[in-house]
Parts: sequence; structure tokens; C-alpha cells
Amino acid sequence: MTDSPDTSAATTEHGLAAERARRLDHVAALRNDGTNPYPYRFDRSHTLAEIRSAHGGLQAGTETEVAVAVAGRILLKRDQGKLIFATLRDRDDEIQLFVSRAVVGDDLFARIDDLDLGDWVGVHGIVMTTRKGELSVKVSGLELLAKALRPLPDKWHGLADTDTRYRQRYADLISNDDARRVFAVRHAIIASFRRTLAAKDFVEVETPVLHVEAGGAHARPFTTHHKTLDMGLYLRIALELHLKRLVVGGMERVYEIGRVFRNEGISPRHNPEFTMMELYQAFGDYSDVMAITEELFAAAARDAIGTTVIDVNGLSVDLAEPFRRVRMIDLVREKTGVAVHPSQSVEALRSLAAEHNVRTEAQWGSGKIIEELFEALAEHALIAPTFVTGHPVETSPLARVDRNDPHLTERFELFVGGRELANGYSELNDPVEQRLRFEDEQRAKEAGNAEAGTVDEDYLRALEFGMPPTGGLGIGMDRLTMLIANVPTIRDVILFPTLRPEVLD
RNA sequence: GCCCCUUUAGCUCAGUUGGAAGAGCAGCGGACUUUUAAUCCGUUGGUCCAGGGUUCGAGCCCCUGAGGGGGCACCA
Repeated sequence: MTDSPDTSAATTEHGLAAERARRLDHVAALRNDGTNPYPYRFDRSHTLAEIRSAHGGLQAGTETEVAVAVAGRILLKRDQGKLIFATLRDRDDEIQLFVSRAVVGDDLFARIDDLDLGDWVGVHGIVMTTRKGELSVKVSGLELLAKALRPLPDKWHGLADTDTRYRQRYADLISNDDARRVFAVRHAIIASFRRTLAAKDFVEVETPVLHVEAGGAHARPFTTHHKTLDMGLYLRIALELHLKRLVVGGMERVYEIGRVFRNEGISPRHNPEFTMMELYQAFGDYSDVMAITEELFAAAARDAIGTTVIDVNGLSVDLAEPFRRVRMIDLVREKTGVAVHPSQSVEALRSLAAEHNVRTEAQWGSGKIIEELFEALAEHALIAPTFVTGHPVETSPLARVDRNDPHLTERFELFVGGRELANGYSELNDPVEQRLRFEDEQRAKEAGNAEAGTVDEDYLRALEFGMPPTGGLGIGMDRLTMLIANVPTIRDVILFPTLRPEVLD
């Protein structure tokens, strides 16, 4: 490997190309020596975390007789002449390799010296601590498990360029602790949800992503096409309508954690594909699912970060405490000083909106204007967790009318840090009323509202078989992860966020 | 879709008034038996995002475009 001929690419290329060429030469030299630079497997006896938990308290300058076989990636190397110190990392931890020329012999020492940062290795050795007390594996044997051809990002600063971090998430995960932390939090939250729901006898199901009707939410869908059936299809914008069909079918408690797609803008809070958890519980109403929401959030925080106290825009919030509940119309009254209600005339509400510089459209009814007033005046100020309830019927076509007020629904949206995180309601289960609501949606769509829904005849047929009273809930898992992991952008909680295609040379 | 910011070595970043493109890390060569962002000596490495323009001269000024970020709009 040191005697690569002068004709090798490494001597003619520059920069990154030279670095790759040098490492490729190295791979070729290993093969010439009969060493497979990409062997098939390695028998590991311990993870690095297991070693740390068993021997973390070892006194400085101690050598045990514990033989281990560990595997990981070489991140740092400190060549000290006849000693080499290297930092090895596996999925959860790092440990130092201690390599003594006197122990491993000249040949292996030279091969270890030749390792590049980024190489994967399998190591045999014994557990020890150095004079300074650093837990280490004293290497007796080492084999290359996979050669890295490209140099790692900066060993101290990691990868900082946002573009590169999102496009080359592998490099981000290698070099940035925080990236690894955030995705560990994300996994812990999802695992926590599954445990909480399993304990409540919910059944996890999978429903179609390809929809003939894009219903269950107000959003512009993606379209696609099936070749053999020669038909247009939508990617789902919500899980709702299929899950409720399952409640009709008698499954009683169902949930799905799945990807939904909305063909809308991209922002620090919006990715075109994102993950929703939706659940439906027979015999319950919106009060039941508000309680479940609080329980899911508190358990997820506890499981993911070990505490229910989180920071929201500089405000310390304890998710274990009940969330504030307030009606949408009361929030609008607080902000405007005027009592509002969907029973009021469109004209009166339109002039109130104009007073507060809230733009309205001609086809909007009273309920839609109230919701716009709420979004413009009150939403951004809801920092601590707040259930906003009592949405107008006009903007909630799948929610059941409030048992005490025919103009409002038994619906809530949960806001934290000024962002919507969850949405739920007492589900409308009267097929006759549901048809009327769908027909209103259809009219709005025909009037040019691309986000409006259509009449889903199969869903109506399902409701005609009878759906028990049901409470439903949807939670945006990406936003919940942002909240608990305390990161400012949704791209930091999605492994591969949507980007324009990279131009490769 | 509109507005603002940004793009310099593999990575992290400087670059003054428009006057010879730099540092640290990584790499390469050398020293070093308890280092830990090891240290020390030497050293390679550039389409300054792309294309135009102004100028004796452009990384820097102007125009157009591209990627990314933020805001608005849309939305969860």
C-alpha cells in the first residue's frame, strides 16, 4: 500500500479526487495482499455501551482480563509513535482503542496506522483504562470491515451546510451528535405512542396510501396514475376516512401512524410528506380523545427525554399538567372585544375582519370568517399547550355538531408554541347529515376551492351500516418531535426532507 | 408565486477601499510509548455556484440564472 506506482491516479489527481484515488489504491493493495477490504461479517461480543456500563467505573491505569470483540467506525486517530489512540464509535457510544506496537507487532501496527478516518473495523482486545482514566480497548487484533473512500466532514465542527446535511444525511449522522439525538428522540416518541395505545387496547392498522378520493382534510393532493387500471389516483392527505370505515366494521379502537402527502408550500413547519398518527375510539367523544392526547404527549416526553418539562419558545411547560381549554369564539372575542358566533351575519363578521385587516373572500360564510379571525389574531400567541374548541360547522365537515350549539362542532385543535399539533372531534356518524356536509364541500370545490373535499359515496355507504359514537384524533408526529426535541425546523426531524434535485457533476 | 439573505480547498471558515486567493482540520512526508479536537516540523490541494457585464484590473461592483436558508402567501 505504500509502494503504489507513480502511474496511480493518486499522483495525478488533486483534492477530493486524489483522496479517493489514494484510498482506492489502498483497497487494491489490500486485495493484492489477499485481504478482503469488504469482508462479509464480524462476530461482536459487546456493544460499546455494554462495555461502558460494565466497566465505566474502572480506576485509571487498570488492565482487566475481559476479552471483547467490538465493531464500529474510526472517527479520530492520535498517532503517538509507538502507540496509536483511536476513537471507535458504534450506534450508541464511543470508546478509545489503545494500540501498542509492542503488543500487536510491526505488521498489524502498520496496518492500523494506515487506517483512514471513516473506516469500519472489527477489534479484538481487552478492556482497560489509560493513566488518565480513559476507558479503552487494548487492541490485540483488528480487521477492516469496510473501507471508506471519502473523507469525513470536519472532525470538530461536523457538517454545517444545511443543504449538504439534508441531502447527505449519512454524513450528517456520522458527524453531528445533535442529528443522531433528534432521530433517537423521534423513534422514542413513536415507540412510546405504540406502547400507550397498546395498553389501551388500540389495534394498529394500515390503510391505503393511494386514494380514489382525497378526503379527510382540507389540502391540495398529489396526483398519480395507475398504469394497468389506467386511472388517476391521489396520494392520501389524511388517514381519517379509512380508519372510520374500520370502526364501522367493529374494530372499535384503531390507529395508524403513517405518511400523508399535501401538495402545498414548504416551510420550517411544512414538508410535502409528513407523518400523522390518527386514532378512533368507539363509544367516546372529543373529551375522551383530548384526555388521550394529554396522556400521549406526557408519556412521549417522559420516554424520549426523561422529563415532561420542555422549553417552548423560552417558556417552560410541563406536559404532565392538563392543557388549557378555550373556545375559538371566546379567543376571537378576547382579541377583538366583540362577541362572535357563526349565527351572526356574514356582513357583520366581514366588517369586523376588515377592522382587523383580515382578508376575506366573497364565498366565505360566517364560520370561515371566524376561523380566519382566530388564525390571524389568536393562534400565534398560543404558546403553552391549548385546546381550542368549538370550531364552526362550516369548516369542520366531518365533526359532529356541538350537543349544546347547532352552529359549533365538538372539535378541538391543540396548539403549542403557536403551531397546530393535533386535531380531534366527536365524529359525525349520521350518514344523512354527512351527505349534506359533503355536498357543501363539493359545491365549494366547484366554486374553485382546491382544498375542498368531494362526496365520498363509499364512505357514506359505510356510515349507513352504522358507526357507533366515536372520538377521533390526529397528531402531527413531526411537529411533536420538533417540540420534544426542541428543534426549530421540520427538516431536522425528517431524515430526508423534500429538496430540489441535486445537480451532480 | 413574491421579497430578503447566502454560496470561497474534501470539511469548518477568513478574505480590508476593486490591486499576486488564505487559515484550521482532513490528506501526504517526518518526530514522538498514555494521547483524547494530541502536539511539533515540512508539504500537496482552488471552475471563489454558473453565465454575462463594468474596469487597466473583479472573490469583492452590476445584470441574469441555479442551489440552500428565512419571511410572505398557502397549509398541519
